[in-house]
Amino acid sequence: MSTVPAFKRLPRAVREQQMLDAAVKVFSRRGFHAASMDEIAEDAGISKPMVYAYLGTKEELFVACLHREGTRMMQAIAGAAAPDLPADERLWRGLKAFFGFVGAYRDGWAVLYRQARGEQPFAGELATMRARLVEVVAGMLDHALRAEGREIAALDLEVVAYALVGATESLADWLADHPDADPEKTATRMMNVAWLGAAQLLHGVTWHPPAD
Amino acid sequence: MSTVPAFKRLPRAVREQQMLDAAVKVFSRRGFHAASMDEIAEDAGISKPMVYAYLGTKEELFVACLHREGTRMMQAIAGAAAPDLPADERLWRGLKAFFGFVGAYRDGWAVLYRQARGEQPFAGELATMRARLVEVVAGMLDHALRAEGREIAALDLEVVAYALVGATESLADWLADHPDADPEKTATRMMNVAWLGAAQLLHGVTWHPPAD
DNA sequence: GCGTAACCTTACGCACGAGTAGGTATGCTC
DNA sequence: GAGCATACCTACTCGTGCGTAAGGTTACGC
Repeated sequence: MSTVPAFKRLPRAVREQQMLDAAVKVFSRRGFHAASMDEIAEDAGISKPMVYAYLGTKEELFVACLHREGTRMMQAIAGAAAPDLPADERLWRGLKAFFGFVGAYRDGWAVLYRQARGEQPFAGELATMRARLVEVVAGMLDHALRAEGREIAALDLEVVAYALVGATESLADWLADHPDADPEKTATRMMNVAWLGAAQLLHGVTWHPPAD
Repeated sequence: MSTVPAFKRLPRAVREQQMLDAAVKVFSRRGFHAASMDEIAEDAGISKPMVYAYLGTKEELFVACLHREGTRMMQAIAGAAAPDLPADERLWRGLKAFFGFVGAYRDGWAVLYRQARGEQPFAGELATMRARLVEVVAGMLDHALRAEGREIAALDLEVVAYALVGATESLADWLADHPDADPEKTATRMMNVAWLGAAQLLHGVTWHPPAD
């Protein structure tokens, strides 16, 4: 009996995206564990076995979410920061793109990111992404340094980059929690903290602990 | 039949601490959800109902852990940074205490902190703690600013403080993942990033976005 | 030396949610 | 319009782990 099928049959690729959308939404609202596959399926307007058929287990589904959102973010940043610009310009554009992304996908990114930090199975996944970011930032600093004829130990550089990335993530959290805040303004603030400090370091100014 | 009671009966206060120790350990190793009350009880050398009798449900237990560790940390920091010192000295001592704490309680703090970020029921708890830290840092900056006859909008100050706290947490994570790293050296690195940038801001140097 | 209160146990109920078995409908190809 | 692949469903199984009921044992007051 075909009393108008309530909703159309859709090709796999489309349904997969719908499922991912729903998954991101539910995971971000509930957290990984509290989210149920049933709720995700319902939110996607589909039944549970379909989710398993297309995206696999809950963990695999979460990883798929991470990948999609992560790739989107990386592309947004990479597309903005051309490698032949001066360091401060690159940093500025990268930050602008980053905060723009977070502002646009508040739900998606910020909370997935927050989720992934805590859960062991995904921490590695996330660490890889962050490592790439740290590497980019460290490379930027190193490049700028060499241009000035200076050099810092690689480890120090990495730690500085790590701190900058951490500060940025922290402001991203702040941005995600303040829906009325302006992404670009946040990027400017970050520049003020990050670049002014980094610029000092690049010019050879350093701080030393007092003898006590 | 009293064939030597395997382990002594202990007063409540002692057992509670043992339980909290075990809970911190297990939560940090497994994560909140993956941790089971059975394992915590076993690790504490006690049976499960005792845990329920003394510390309540799993959530309440976790909150108790957060409180204990959080209080310890706050005390460590507060004890180090006397309010009548100059800003950079306070910042330095605060950071030293903070990283020292993280270094000493790697298990306890770092992972509890990482856990709490993700899980909704505790995010608020954590946010309160961080808010206190941000407030302290912001107050420090504000104090230093007034001493120089300057002023920045409160919101800007808060955001800067937020970024600094974020960078610090990020390095704390790094420290927790590098057991051979030296807490004090990490604190010095943080000082280099944070203070050099902040000092610039305090002296009225700011960065402005290029017109594009 | 006996009650009573606090400490501690074993052994279970029960809900929740991941994952699946097995079956139905729809469109596409020849 | 038969056959076949693909989209899709309802309705289950079953493990896991939180929280508890009911009862044993040790210390301590009187």
